[in-house]
Parts: sequence; structure tokens; C-alpha cells
Amino acid sequence: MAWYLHIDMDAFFASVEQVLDPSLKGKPVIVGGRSGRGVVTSASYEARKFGVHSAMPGFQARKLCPQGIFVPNRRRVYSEFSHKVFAILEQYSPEVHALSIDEGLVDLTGTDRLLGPPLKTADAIIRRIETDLGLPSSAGLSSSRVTAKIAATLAKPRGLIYVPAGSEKDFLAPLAVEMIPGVGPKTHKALNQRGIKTIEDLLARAELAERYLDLVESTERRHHHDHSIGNETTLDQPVKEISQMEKILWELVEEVGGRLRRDEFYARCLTVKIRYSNFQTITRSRTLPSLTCFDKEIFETVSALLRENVIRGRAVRLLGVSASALQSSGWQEPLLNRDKRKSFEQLYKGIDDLRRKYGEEAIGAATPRNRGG
DNA sequence: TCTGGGGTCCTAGGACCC
DNA sequence: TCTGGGGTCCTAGGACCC
Repeated sequence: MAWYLHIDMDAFFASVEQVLDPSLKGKPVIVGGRSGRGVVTSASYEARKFGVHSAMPGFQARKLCPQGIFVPNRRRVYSEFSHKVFAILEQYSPEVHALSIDEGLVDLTGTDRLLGPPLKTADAIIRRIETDLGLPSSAGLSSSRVTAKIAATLAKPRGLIYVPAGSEKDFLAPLAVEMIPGVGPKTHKALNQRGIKTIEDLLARAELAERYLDLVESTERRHHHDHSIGNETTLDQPVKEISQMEKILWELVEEVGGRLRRDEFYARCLTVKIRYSNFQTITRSRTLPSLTCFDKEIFETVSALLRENVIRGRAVRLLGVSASALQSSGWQEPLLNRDKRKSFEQLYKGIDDLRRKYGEEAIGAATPRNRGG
């Protein structure tokens, strides 16, 4: 019998902030949403009482919860805590999958001889995360991965739901279809229009059930078969000038290029993303004849894509750059002749080191980058 | 003061090849 | 003389997730 434990951290970013600053404990902490166009990325349960939730525009959160304590996003800090959480999970099973920064799937199949019954282990894991790191989490334990995930969601906050083998259908049947991961607003609406409101309704329509539940199961199977690295930014003010857009594009390129080199990847496909102020969004991509991880080459491609595709005179509110079809540089054939590539890599490594040491402004390149002069 | 930023996956059409 | 059928790659858009 397979046993899957799905762990989902409660209000993860906000909880980390409360651990790092205990004076925030018990208070309505809201991460993100401080600047004009920002949105909330995490809200403590104290803040949720006021109706604040993640993805909510900041101004709305402030209106609902004026006494909220707004703190900036600290992605790197949350990543470090995420690693600590997974380090704990890995002590209970060799099969641990990170599904996101704050969700993990632990395969407890066959661990009972060593650790005891899965339910006992599940309980031990969430206690351990709480005592070692001070972080609350919720969990679902089931013989199916999807059911475990749904159970973890229903268990929130600080809960554990166990779905005994054989009772999965009874557990799922009364739940709303939108509880199924992968069923978002559009699919939800489409299903509702056909009179399908619960998972039981869905199961009664064999052909649909197959489609959606298959879709869900395959979510688990399909790991990162590809991979991409991107950076995008919403502008403080919409921009109409190409030259201004290129300055911003250059900053995005430096970020993407830096990450490619740090993670030792070459990209074969580059994409530029343009969102106009009416929120219409287009992407334009180009597959390169050869691989690259160099800022200058990336910039040449994405700025060409921008110039060829942006509609002149229309205000742009967001620009993005992303690199995909990545290949690890560890085993990649040399793209340039060996010596040339080496010297390029040394040059870029030097630049990246300086940036790390002295900050982003320490060193530029012979391309526009100082936004606003 | 409408709507972030990081992603993954799926679909669908066209080019191109055999 | 019309018009097959399979496969892969590329591109664009969109749904969805955290």
C-alpha cells in the first residue's frame, strides 16, 4: 500500500517573518503589497480574518486591514527556510518531492517497519517542523497524491487529515470541483455550466472525470521536463519610448544572464514579454542558432524582438525576458572555440563576482542600463 | 489606486521532412 | 492528375499554481 504525505506550510512567508521578529506573533502580518502596484504574497491568519489574502492588490489590503503590518518580500530568506523544511522531510523518507517553495510530497510507502505507522510519522513530521523551525504547517495523508494534497488544503491551518485506504471516494465525493488542483476559475465555470458542482457530479460523468482526474494525476507525473529562467517587472509608470524600454530590458537581461551563469545553463530560446497598459499581453520568442548565457547576446535578441513587435505609441506597463530550452553547461559542447569561450566566461564571472560583492550598481557594460539616467 | 513575479504545462497551427 | 499521413520543431497564447 502506497502512502503519500502532502505537507503545506501555513501562511509561509508571513510565518517566517513572525519567526524572525517575534514581536509580530499574533499580529496581522502582510507580506508584499507595499508599493503602488504591488500585491500581497502572503498574509498571516490574523490578517486573513479581515479578508486579506495573497494576490490581493496592496491598496485593497490596506483598506480592509489598516492596522496590518506590511513587510517587504524577502524571497531569499524564505528560500533558506524552505531548504530547512525539506531537510527535515528528507530525514523521514528518501522520496521527497519539492512541489513549490512551501509544499512538499513525502512518500512514506514502506517506511512503517522503520518509523511506525504513517499516521504517526505524519504527526511527528509536522511537530518537528514546528519545534525546530517555529513554523506551522498542515498535512494530508492518503494512498493517492491528489487526495493527500486536497486533504492538506482542507486541514489548514495547523491540521492533519488522514484518508484511510478505501475511503478516498467517500472523502472526495462531496467536495467542490474547484478543490481539484488544476481546476481554476475557467474550468470551474465551464463545469458549473454543465451542472457539475461537486466531485461526485464529476465522477458521475465518466468521460469528464477521466479527463480531469487524469489531468490531475499527470500533474504529479510530469516533473520539470523543461525548465526556464525569467525576470519581469511592472513599471512604475507606463512607458512609450523604445529607448526607455531598452534600458529596462537591459536590467532584466543582466538578471537572467547572471542566473544562467550561476546555475550553469545555456539557453537556446529567448522570449520577450510585453504587457500594454490595457493588460493585453504578448510574448515573442526566438530560437537561437547557438546556445548562449551572455548578457550582450541575450540583449541583442530580445531587443530585436521588442523593436520588431512592440506597437509604437502604445503605453507599456510590463516588460519581461525569459530564457528556455536550457542545457546544462556541464556537458555542453563548446559553442565558441575553446579559448574564446574561456575568456568570455572569465570576463562574465569577474563581472558577476563584482556585482555580488559591491551590489548591482558596481559595474555596468557598454549598453544602456541606468534607468532614468 | 484595478490586476506581481516566479514558473509549468497544454494546445494548435504552420513549416518542414520522409 | 490535386491533396496521404506521420513525425518533429517552432511559435503564441492561455490556464493554472504558489
